[in-house]
Amino acid sequence: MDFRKLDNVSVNCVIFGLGPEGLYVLLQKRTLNMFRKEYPVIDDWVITGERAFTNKTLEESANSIFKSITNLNEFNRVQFHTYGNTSRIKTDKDLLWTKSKGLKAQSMTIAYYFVQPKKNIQLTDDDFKWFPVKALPELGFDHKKIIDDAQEDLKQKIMVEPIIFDLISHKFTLNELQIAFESVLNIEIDNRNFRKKVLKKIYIVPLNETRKGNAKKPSKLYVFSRDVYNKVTEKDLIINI
Amino acid sequence: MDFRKLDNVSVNCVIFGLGPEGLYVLLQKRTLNMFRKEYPVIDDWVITGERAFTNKTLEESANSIFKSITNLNEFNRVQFHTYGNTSRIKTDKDLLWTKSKGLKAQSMTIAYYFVQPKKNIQLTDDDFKWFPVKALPELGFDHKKIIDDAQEDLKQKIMVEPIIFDLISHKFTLNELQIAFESVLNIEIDNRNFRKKVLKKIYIVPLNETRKGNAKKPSKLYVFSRDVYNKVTEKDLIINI
DNA sequence: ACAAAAGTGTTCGTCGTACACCCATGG
DNA sequence: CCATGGGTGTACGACGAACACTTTTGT
Repeated sequence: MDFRKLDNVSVNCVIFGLGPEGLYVLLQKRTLNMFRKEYPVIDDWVITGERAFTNKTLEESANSIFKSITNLNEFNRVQFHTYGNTSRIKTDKDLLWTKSKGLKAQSMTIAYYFVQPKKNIQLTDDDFKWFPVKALPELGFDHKKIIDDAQEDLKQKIMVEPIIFDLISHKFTLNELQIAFESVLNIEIDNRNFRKKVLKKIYIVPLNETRKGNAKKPSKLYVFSRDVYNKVTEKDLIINI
Repeated sequence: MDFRKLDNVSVNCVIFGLGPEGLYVLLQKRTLNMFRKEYPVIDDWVITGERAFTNKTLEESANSIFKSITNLNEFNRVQFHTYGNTSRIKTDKDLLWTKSKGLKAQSMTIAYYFVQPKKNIQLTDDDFKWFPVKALPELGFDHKKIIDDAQEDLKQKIMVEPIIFDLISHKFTLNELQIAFESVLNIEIDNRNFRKKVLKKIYIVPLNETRKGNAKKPSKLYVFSRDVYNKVTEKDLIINI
């Protein structure tokens, strides 16, 4: 077995988390102090990644990045693009960083994204932080573009594949489902029409259970049945928003 | 500048061509004669590929593969997946081939597809041949899966992005457009309803021109206006089939 | 009793669908 | 004049969009 890392090839993961306030991305701090701690030469954020190994599949690399950060064992992983520009490293900062790590200027990265409810991830490490997708900090390399691309891909897939259910709790209320769509698509949806459309979908099954909120009318809970969904032959939109 | 090839990393291209009889894939013959010409040890087909270079973008690699085969200079290129399984090479044949070429067992390929009217490509080399997607020959490596994946991706994108117009002539009749959709999606479409829907789209512009067919009523020609399409802000389906 | 979020129905217009015949041309 | 593919219209039902008030609970 060959344990060599593949030069010039890395795997990167965009980690999305959905909270009641919208969609977030998990980023890792990148700092480089050449002189004194108070004056970092580089102090920005990146998405997480690692170099690809010849004895690991790309999916295994992506999974292990995700697991090591989140400690989660169930997740939905989507490969959405591979970046291979010769000049992906453009700024002095990025060159400096690359040299300081003894890396070759990377020429290629296979990019994945992961989605889940933001609250499922307990951050223990100060190097990681959630940022709203609408207010990203300064990012290294071409990671801004990678995150944008991931979001675009998510928007497309969410209409056609049952990814939305990975962004919310297993048991969810219809309003939570609506807010999930609104957050990802960045639109507003009429609540009455949305409910009617959702209830037509046989793979969204009501439970005899309610969630008692904080001093409010309790809300009915639903689950997504992947079994039923897989048996639906004529694939339509997930919800016809 | 670094001219080294990237070990273990290649770029592969699925080339689709649309003819009146349906969708085709262009394949390259793979033969290996260890003893006598009449008894090839390997005699099957593959999609075209080359190893990635560190001084070339992936897109440049894909383009040069496509251009060298087809001599075309205008085309639509779609990156759809990157395959990185450690065990992509499974059969004795594939191992034998890899060794005979002095290659390492490849671990990764970035896959693209190209679409255009089949008649635009004049084949000069006997090593290349068109096969209907519904009747593929024996294929090397995991190229069957790659072609299947490409077709799936094409089916999805064709509803949402204006790729269909790259599969047909610049000036086209509505019936040609309909047949293009039918071939790619593998469905039948009602002609009258299809026309009504197409004519609603402002980016499909009628010409004051007809094509005189072979002893038939001449048919009106249309073009796709990418300019108009790009100005349409509320993106809908290309045609609401 | 009130604050807060959950939940509910109707009307109208548009769009999708099903369906069968006439038209223009070249030979 | 006929064979061939090009081109057209209507009726019906389903679905999407717009829109405001009642219900249930905890405090």
